[in-house]
Amino acid sequence: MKSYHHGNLKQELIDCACKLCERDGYTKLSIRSLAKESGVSQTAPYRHFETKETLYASVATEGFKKLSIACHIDADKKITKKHLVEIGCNYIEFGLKNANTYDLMFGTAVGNFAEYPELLESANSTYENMRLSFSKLASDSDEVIAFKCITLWSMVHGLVGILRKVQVVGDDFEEGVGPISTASIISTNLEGYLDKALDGLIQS
Amino acid sequence: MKSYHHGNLKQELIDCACKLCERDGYTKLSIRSLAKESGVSQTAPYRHFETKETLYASVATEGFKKLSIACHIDADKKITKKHLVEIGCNYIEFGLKNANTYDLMFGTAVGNFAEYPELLESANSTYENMRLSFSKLASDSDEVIAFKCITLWSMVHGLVGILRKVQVVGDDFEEGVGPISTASIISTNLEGYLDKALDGLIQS
DNA sequence: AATTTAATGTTAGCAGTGTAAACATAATAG
DNA sequence: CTATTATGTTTACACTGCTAACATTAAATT
Repeated sequence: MKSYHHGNLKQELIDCACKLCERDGYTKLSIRSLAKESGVSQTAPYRHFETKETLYASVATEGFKKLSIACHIDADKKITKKHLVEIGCNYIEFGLKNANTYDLMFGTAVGNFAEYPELLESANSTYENMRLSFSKLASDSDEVIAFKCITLWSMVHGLVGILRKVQVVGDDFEEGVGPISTASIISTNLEGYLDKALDGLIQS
Repeated sequence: MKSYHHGNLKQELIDCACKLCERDGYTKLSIRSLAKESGVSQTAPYRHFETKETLYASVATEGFKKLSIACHIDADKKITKKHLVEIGCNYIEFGLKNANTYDLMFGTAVGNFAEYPELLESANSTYENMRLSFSKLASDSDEVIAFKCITLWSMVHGLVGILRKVQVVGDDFEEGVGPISTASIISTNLEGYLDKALDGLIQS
């Protein structure tokens, strides 16, 4: 005999949503199916999430926390270019391995981060991580650091998107020289690729 | 008295879908509302689009055609670095000004481009455009050209994503040095930004 | 400890969605 | 002129997000 109150519904819903979002993509996720999964009535989730977007925001928040961890560099040590390359690699790896969650984090499913303080916080802290690393790499001004951050972030973010898309664009290009095989070469040697790409960024 | 047959329904649906997708985002688009807009029954669109994804594919196809045009460089003239910068700028401008359509083109709404020959064709031709420009800039091997294409594409694609997202991440950073103001500086001087960023790419 | 209040759950129901099946009409091919 | 095909309509189903009204339990207050 189960109790009327679930006890830990909110967290269970978030966990389940994270799993399903990553497995099937966030568009396939429904509040109702989520409720059923937790053995609770269709509308029970609404006691914990005002709208579906609120649920999305929670999943995205978890995503940014994981991304932060994946890109974290021990702050005590001295930062070198190699560390930045590592951050970039880990970022891209995260984006490719958690593609569906990544879509939720960077897509338009959650319109305005400012409406979800935890999401805003976790997203900003991901940025702050990167900012700190750059600030320890060289004694740049805050402006230059922000500039470098956005540039690196754009690079890795763009690479995640393009590497994913190229694989889907088909293969009517010749073997070995088309975008697909090139993308595959890049993704199997991310470190080398980023190392080269970061040259221009660091000494500017 | 209107005739039973519409006469030009398919094209009208596509046009309308393009407009609504860009105005409200593709998630807000419904086949039913589209049908109503064209003064036709709910299920009439299914005579022209097997599923909603097929409709999405048509809208995305239009998007890639427009993107191709926006990024087109007259092939007769000799290509210089300045042209590449221009391509990049036009690309980013397109992505920012047609953000919702851009989401449809690069998101997961259309899963497999290969299922939609026209979409595949239009997407590939956008790539081919860029490839041609690079091939006329320097006499690189096909591999190097593909490499440069993907790198430039990643850069501009990433910039579109990050510039859009940063504006949404809130403003709890100090004035003038945070990512938001930096993003704003970048987006108001895209040409200068890209010019610098392309240095590393071209002479490698 | 008893009672009030707030938090959390359920049931029923609305309006909207994608899509399939059966049918109606008009354009086209033979 | 007839048969076929393309295109449109009606009806219906299963699903969705979400609201309102009600039930139960936990927490707070007296």
